[in-house]
Amino acid sequence: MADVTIKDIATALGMAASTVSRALRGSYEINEKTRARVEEYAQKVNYRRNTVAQSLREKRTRALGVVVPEISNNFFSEVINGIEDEAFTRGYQVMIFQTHESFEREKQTVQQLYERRVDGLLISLSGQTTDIEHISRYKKDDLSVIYFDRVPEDENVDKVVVDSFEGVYQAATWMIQNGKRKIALLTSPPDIYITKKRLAGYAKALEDNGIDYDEKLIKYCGFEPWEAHDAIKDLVKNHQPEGFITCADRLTIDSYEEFKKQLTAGNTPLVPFFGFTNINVAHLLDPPINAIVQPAYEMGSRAAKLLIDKLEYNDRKHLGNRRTVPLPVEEKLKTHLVINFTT
Amino acid sequence: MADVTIKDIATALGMAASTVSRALRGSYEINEKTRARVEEYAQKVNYRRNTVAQSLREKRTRALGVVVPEISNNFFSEVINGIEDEAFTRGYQVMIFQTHESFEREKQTVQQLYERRVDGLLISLSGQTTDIEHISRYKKDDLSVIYFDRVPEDENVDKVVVDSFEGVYQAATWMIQNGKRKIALLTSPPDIYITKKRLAGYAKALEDNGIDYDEKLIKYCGFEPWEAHDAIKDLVKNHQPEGFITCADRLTIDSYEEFKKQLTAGNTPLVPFFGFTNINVAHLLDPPINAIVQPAYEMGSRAAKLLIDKLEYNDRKHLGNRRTVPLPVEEKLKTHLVINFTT
DNA sequence: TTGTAGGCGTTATCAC
DNA sequence: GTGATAACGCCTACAA
Repeated sequence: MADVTIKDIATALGMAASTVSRALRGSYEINEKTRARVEEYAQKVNYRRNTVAQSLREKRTRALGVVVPEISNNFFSEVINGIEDEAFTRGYQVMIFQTHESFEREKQTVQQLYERRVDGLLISLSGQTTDIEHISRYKKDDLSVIYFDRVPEDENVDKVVVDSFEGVYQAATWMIQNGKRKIALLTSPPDIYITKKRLAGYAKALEDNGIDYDEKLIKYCGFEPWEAHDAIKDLVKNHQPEGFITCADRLTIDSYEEFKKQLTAGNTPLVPFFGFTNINVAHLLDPPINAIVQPAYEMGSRAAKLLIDKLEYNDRKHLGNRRTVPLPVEEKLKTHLVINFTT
Repeated sequence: MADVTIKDIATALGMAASTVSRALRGSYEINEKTRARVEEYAQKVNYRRNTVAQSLREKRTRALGVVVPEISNNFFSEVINGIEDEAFTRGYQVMIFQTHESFEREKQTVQQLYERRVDGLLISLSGQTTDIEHISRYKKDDLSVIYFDRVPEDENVDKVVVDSFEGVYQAATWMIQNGKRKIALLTSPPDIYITKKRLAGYAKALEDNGIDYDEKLIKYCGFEPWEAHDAIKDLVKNHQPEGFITCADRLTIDSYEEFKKQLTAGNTPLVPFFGFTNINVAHLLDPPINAIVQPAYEMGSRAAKLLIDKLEYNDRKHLGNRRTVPLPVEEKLKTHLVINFTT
């Protein structure tokens, strides 16, 4: 059965398509009676507006693109949850893509999203991405972008991040206050922006407490489980840390797994294990993980809000109600510690 | 900067829009030289095709709608992962929505998806949904639908499910073989289709081993944590089960949490705990959960494949190459047990 | 308050 | 092999 269109309704009711269109969207300049007639008939024949045509005509889709490294990562799925909720309440819809940490796929995806004319883009960069030319090139074509979590260093973009400096600082400080001095840190590859922040937080905590910084206690790991495993093995064997801090969702699980193995084997004493993690069973593990929890849901909803606000600001601007150009925003969300374990 | 259109290119190159269009899509009836010229120029001015216009014209969007109760549920995010991967390799894009277990939101979402003219729909029903008129009404308007996981009983729809009968049967059998006879079962509300399957698997395992079925060991729980908590408390207090089986992702975590509390309090002996769960840390818990693992990723990719195959079959049909009408498909995927714990 | 006309960017059809 | 034209379904000037 073919779709009913506005024209069909117009013909059936003996009026012009424009009248029907106006009636359907509740234009103020329409006779209440006509409106009712149209609405009733539309209902009867099961009319559904065609968003595609509408988008073409209005040059906007009310769709947002979301690009993340991995949907099924706990952290990202929570972020997406936040994005989807905010978008839904503001009348936007969400298209989701994953890069699997591949730069090529990211590039391709962003282009597709642009071709689909999404109104805006929310993106967390792939592990391979080092510059953002493939994204910012669309800026001039009116594609608004908000970066979150894995953001570029660039100062001229809008971003929502977690205060990793503070998160690591707090965890390290907690360790020190509990008498630990040899604290191992497992983090992302050294050239990434966020890694620097984390290292800085760690270093500052040591410094504030007069503890020497020991390079050997720092391990840089990529996304492969064996990297975390090897790091833990080496730390346990050669340095016997009095505590561990891990700085990313996957990394935390992979490291903890090996830590537990070493613990069971009697190779390491039972020491506190801190991890950036959003799994909801940290307290059920044995030993429990002390979690540095990132406000994932909030990160998503804030980013979406930022984006939609920007879009609607642009609309207003377009209508001539131009104000000062908004400066690039960097929202920094606080982590919080969840202490499930004390020695 | 305004978008470059096919017309723009045509004007600039002094040819007709139709020629440019053909050249761009590599039509066979175009001069190689013209093609090269067009391509080069398009590249130069950074032309991107407008998918919206294309969709309107071609009456198809190459987009799929996905509706799940909760994105951030581990199981569903894995399913989505599978869907997205399959869709991506076949050239489709994915719009994702969540119902938060609300029927109203499900209805509204499906309508929006229809209005957006997605080519097909993949859906796992909300907890409140009892009939599917709000979905199947679009069937006649050419919206293909595949149900997965939480599917309707209806025999005339395509669906991909997990073999819950078999999953529960295996878990219960394992228990019995390990000498347990009083096995508690925590499952979804009794009127749901899938609940019946699960109960049947449980009952069959008992029957095959000559054990009496005891109604009191069965608990029906909704989505609220306290329901699981209360169920466990009651079971422990009044029946002292020799083992537990829980039948849904959330339910497993909530139940386990209370089970562990009761265990620590010394109210229950250490007994095997089986759960339908896709968390990747089941083996790290203490005591470990024995997992009935659902092939979530595969469920997603199978469902997406089914849908896209159907769409492309429809296309062929449309071209006159009609064959026999395909019958409704029910794909049943096997669970597998992961034994992390034995008494 | 309603109708007419034109266009959003693309592609299919029919000419040349 | 290429060009002109119409149409996909909708919306917004502008006219009546």
